[in-house]
Amino acid sequence: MPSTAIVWIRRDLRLTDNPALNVALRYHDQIVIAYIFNDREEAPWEMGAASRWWLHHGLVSFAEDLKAHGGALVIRQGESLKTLIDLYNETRADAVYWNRLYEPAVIKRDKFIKRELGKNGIVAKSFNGALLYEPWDIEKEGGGPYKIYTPFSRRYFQLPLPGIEHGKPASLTFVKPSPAHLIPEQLNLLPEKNWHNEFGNHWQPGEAGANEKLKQFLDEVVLRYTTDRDIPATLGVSRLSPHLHFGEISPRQVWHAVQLYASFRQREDDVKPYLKQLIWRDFAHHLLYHFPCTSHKPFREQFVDFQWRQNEAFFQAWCEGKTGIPLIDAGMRELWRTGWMHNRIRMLVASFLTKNGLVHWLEGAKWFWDALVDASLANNTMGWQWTAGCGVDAAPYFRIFSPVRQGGRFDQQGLYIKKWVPEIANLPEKYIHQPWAAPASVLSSINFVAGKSYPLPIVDLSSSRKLALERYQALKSSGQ
DNA sequence: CCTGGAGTTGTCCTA
DNA sequence: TTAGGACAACTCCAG
Repeated sequence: MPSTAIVWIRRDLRLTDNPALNVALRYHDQIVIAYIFNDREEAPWEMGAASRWWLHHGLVSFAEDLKAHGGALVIRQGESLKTLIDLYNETRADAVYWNRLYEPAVIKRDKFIKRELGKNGIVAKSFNGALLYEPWDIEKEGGGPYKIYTPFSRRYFQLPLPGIEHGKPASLTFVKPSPAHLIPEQLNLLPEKNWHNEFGNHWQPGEAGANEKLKQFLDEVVLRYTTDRDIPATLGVSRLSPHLHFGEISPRQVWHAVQLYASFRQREDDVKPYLKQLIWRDFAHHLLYHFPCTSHKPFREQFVDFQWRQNEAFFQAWCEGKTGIPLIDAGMRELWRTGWMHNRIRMLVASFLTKNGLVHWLEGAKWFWDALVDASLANNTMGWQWTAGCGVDAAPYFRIFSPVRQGGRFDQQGLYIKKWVPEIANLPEKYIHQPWAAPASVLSSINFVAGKSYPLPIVDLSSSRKLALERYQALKSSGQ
């Protein structure tokens, strides 16, 4: 009687460097590869709309890859534990394997499932397929989790980075016939509204798309990363985030590819800033694991009582990219149209919402959660708390970005604005980041009507900055 | 246990 | 035009 393993796929939609899959292939004669959809088990952070779009196409792609290997992706919908037990009984399997995830609700569920499977005499093992090091692998000198990024990253460069232990399997032997299953379309993951129409122009979900992005990054970008990463109108970053989030490529693969590429050219120093971004990703997971409340509560306790403003109109304008501040609107529209936003602009729009608007960072975090194809609870939480100043390793309160100054520094010619806010593309460069400052004669010469061609600024940048400084300063003195 | 250096991403003003 | 200091103080972390 052949030995059978169930590989429970979650956010590890890949064949290469997939530890759970590899172990299943090594120790068993045949496998079932299953994906179980039940996002209620991830509450209160059920997948957002953009993530669902990605997942749909990621599943389609992964299912095709399996088909090419003579098998099927066994998609089911329902309670995860019950579905696994059903599959176990149907296929007379010997074991269930999966790669670990790190969101508090998912950890809780997976621990429960492992315990219940064990009670039923089912072998259940999990592996690290998503991080360079897992949150419990890394400790401070004196013990305990890190709270500051720099020492955390220094530790990484002292440690031996785990090698790619699992290449691409030469062949897969599937249980035949495949257990009954759904096709991705039956999960109804695609949104009803057609806002996502353009996503496909920017993204190719799936393992092949991930490798394509990595190749492009190595060929065209990585050696210029240190400078170009701050220019939002340039392809200066890897754009691997959604692929990493859904596990279509592993951070180990990326790390090694980048390092190997650089070492041949003796350019190790030039790629270090990029490698540090991969470490940031681990750091975010480290923080969420050790401080699980941070996804909904400020890490710094003073902030519990902070008087955020209920400002529906402001928030709405921010979401829609109609604040009248070009760089903010460009970012929010890039997000809406592509499901992604350049990281520098993420900081900028987050600073604008929480500081110039004094709107609660969670409001912004939730919008990002719904709109980003790379929405990751760890990264999103860390980023928002950092910007709002209430996080573990947060920005000092007086660090308030100015969209005008940032435009001058990182989008001097206004290329990013021209791309995403075309209605002001005719403005002279001098005013493209601040249309309100342009003289009437300049505006009329291009038939620009302030407030009609483009919104008037929803706040005065300078006075709202001042107000935020006062509020944050007051918080500091009252919080001690 | 003590100590001292350090901490992703900024802006504004002054000299 | 550009470089440097103020904006704060606190906690983290390694030696």
